[in-house]
Amino acid sequence: MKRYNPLDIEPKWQKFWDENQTYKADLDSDQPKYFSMSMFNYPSGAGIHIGHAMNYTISDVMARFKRQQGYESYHPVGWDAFGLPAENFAIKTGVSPQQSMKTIIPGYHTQYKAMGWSNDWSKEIATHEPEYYKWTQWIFAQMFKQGLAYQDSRMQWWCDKDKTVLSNEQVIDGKCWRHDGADDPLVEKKEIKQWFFKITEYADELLEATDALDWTETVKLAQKNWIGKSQGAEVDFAVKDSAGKIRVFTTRPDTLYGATFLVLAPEHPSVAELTTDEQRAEVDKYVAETGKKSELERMETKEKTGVFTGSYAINPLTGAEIPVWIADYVLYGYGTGAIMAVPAHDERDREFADKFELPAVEVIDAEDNMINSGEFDGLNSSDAREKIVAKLEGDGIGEAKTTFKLRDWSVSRQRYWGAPIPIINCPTDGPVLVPDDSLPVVLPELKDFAPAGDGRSALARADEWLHVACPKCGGEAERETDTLDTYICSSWYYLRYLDPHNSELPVGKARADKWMPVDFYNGGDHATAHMIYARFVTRFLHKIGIVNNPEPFKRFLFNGKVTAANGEMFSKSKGNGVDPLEIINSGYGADALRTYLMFAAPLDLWMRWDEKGVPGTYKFINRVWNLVQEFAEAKPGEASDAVLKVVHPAIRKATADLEDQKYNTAIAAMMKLTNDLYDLKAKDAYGDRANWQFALDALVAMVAPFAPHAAEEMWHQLGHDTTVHRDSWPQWDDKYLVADEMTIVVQVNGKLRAELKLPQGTSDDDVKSAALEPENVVRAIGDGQVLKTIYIPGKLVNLVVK
RNA sequence: GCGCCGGUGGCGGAAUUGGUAGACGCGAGGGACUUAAAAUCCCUUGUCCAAAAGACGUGCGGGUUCGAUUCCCGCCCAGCGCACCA
Repeated sequence: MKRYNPLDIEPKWQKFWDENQTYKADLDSDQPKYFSMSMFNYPSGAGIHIGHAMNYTISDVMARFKRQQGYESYHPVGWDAFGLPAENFAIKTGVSPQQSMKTIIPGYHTQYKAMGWSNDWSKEIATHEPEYYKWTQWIFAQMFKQGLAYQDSRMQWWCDKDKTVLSNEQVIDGKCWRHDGADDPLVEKKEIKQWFFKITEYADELLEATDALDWTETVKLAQKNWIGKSQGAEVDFAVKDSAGKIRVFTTRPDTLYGATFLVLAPEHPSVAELTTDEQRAEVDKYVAETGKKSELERMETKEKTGVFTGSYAINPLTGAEIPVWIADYVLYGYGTGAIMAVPAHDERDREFADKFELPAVEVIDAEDNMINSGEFDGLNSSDAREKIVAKLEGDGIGEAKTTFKLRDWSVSRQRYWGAPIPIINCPTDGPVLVPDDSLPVVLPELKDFAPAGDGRSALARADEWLHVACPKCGGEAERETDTLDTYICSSWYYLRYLDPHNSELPVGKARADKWMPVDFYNGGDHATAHMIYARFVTRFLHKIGIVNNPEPFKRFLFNGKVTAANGEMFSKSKGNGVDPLEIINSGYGADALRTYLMFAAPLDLWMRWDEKGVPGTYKFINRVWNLVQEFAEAKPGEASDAVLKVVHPAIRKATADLEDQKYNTAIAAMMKLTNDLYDLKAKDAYGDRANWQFALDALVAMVAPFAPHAAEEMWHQLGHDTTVHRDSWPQWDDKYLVADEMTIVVQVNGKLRAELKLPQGTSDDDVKSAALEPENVVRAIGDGQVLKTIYIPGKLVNLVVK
């Protein structure tokens, strides 16, 4: 009998797959398609660790399962964001790295260079780099041509460690997404001229399409919150004794009669003009103080602060003179940076009014009807909302307005790496796009990658690269020294897998239409940033006719992370990482590791690393292995279908669970089947060859997505000469799902008293009378009377006794 | 503060529409094989009780129901997300 030794088997099949490309999908096949992907970017500086294993394995299991079900299933494997190659790990785990992965993720090679890394694979990436740049720059150029890429000077988040600006989405808890450790500094705000993508133009459609996505509610909600749509109105308030006016945004125009003061953000440009001489000292002091406060401090301050400007505005409906204040609870970046305060109906305004003793007027009663609102009294507040806006519009002092929290996407970075922005700045023509046929703009070779120090990247020092002729006028001009946010690359990379050698477009239409959207996408983070950017870019590519479907990911799973045994995050500094290759090589093999990762917990739960887990799943694979070995040596015996009665229910359970992505219970069903087969072989010693063959084929095929190497080996041992990984998913037959006997539980007043074994098909009346017989039931009934008998067919009888 | 999700043995976790709570695995205990150990195989394993019988048991307190881990109300705790967005 051959012993199970993964270190023997796994290299054999790795080699086979690598050489024969068994898993390379036929991208032009007519079979039904299944496209699964893992997010390439697992957030950790610790290099390849168990978290990557988890990510890769989830999509790979799904892809293998679908392939066994007869789909043309594709699961390309990328590079992780920190540049470590998936290849080594992927081959070890039986995930086949595809040729196409070498054509994605612009800019990382230069990142490695900047970090002083260099090895064979980074050199290999370098040979593909121009192509990486080309398509990212091409997308920028299309955006520019459509007016969706523009330059603006505004306050930006700034990471002092990277010397670069960041987008809103890249600021996490006040820190840079790349530097969010305890010792890292908070981000600051700086006014810098930047390139933006006008994602706000897509805000509405992104929001509207969110509900229809087959994603978890949490992620959908996070996206909706991030987009943050508010419908309301903008209203002009005249300033007393002045020609000026103040425009405010409100979602509650119905409360306009209750607006008893105005509040402006301290940064509001009208503040200086509104401030009276008496108040000037106090206002200047307040503005200076708020300016010094970090954005985070400002957000965390609970107590309301503010000062009076000395000016009064006129409530356009009541004509009342109301004071104009400034306060930092009003944000300059949202709405108009000014609000009308309605203390009676807004908690924040009430707090402010209470503190500074400002008046409040109730304008809506408990029944939601208007009061103290002149001609609108008695109306329902939502009707009043419309009527008041209509009146303001008629008077030319207001209009209905929709506002979003989502800001335009800041895409410039002052880094050496990343795709250069394909723009030439000409003194005469301004920013001019590099013509498509001159793409890509590649990065120059540099020795020193440190930022230029003047707010520009190291590229500002690359004189030869920098100075070029303007494509329009031919005059002297300079290249843009900013590079593109690498999130742009990750917003379209999934498309490139489908058509890696296309030199006309990022992806050919036929391929994209055939495969997109990605059926199943999983990753460990980025509920907002990456997932919003990817949706935006895909919608844009849809609009310009590159892809049919506006959404990139049909199904998205935000899987839990793996933490150290004590619940801490794995980190380089703590040195608590778990190296999957070490576990594999220590003798357990990749199959046991994969199986454990999928078995330990449901995918969306966080999982603590348990070093006893892999030995457990190793044991399971070993038990399956032993069944197959013993079967080969066993002698034929009597016919019996006992084995079918355990295998068919198991197939049904495992299939259903896999369809639902409940891998842990699917594996539990396979383990249970294995235990049942052990019991049966003790009784009939593999007697019925045909039925045992079916059972073991089914078991091995079901185990195959999780333990691909061992399964392939066993599949061949069972006499097959095809691969288990294609068209091998077992079918169950309903006729074996029903047991000969049914087990009926007998309860008395809801308490379990006995269990009956009755032949299948026993009549209801017979079950009910049988339920009265067991000794324990008789005892429990005692002197009582059976008032009612409840029978749930095939399950239980409950006797109601008094 | 608001929103979402959750709280089940020593541990990770199972339980269609309310219907045998604890599947499966780990750990633990016992046994077989072995000179011995490892590996392997078998048995036991929610708590109380010597055992049977029984009682108790899904964060806490109520409720609905023949029957509640599941539904309703009120708490407590933990996690995640958002966090002055007018």
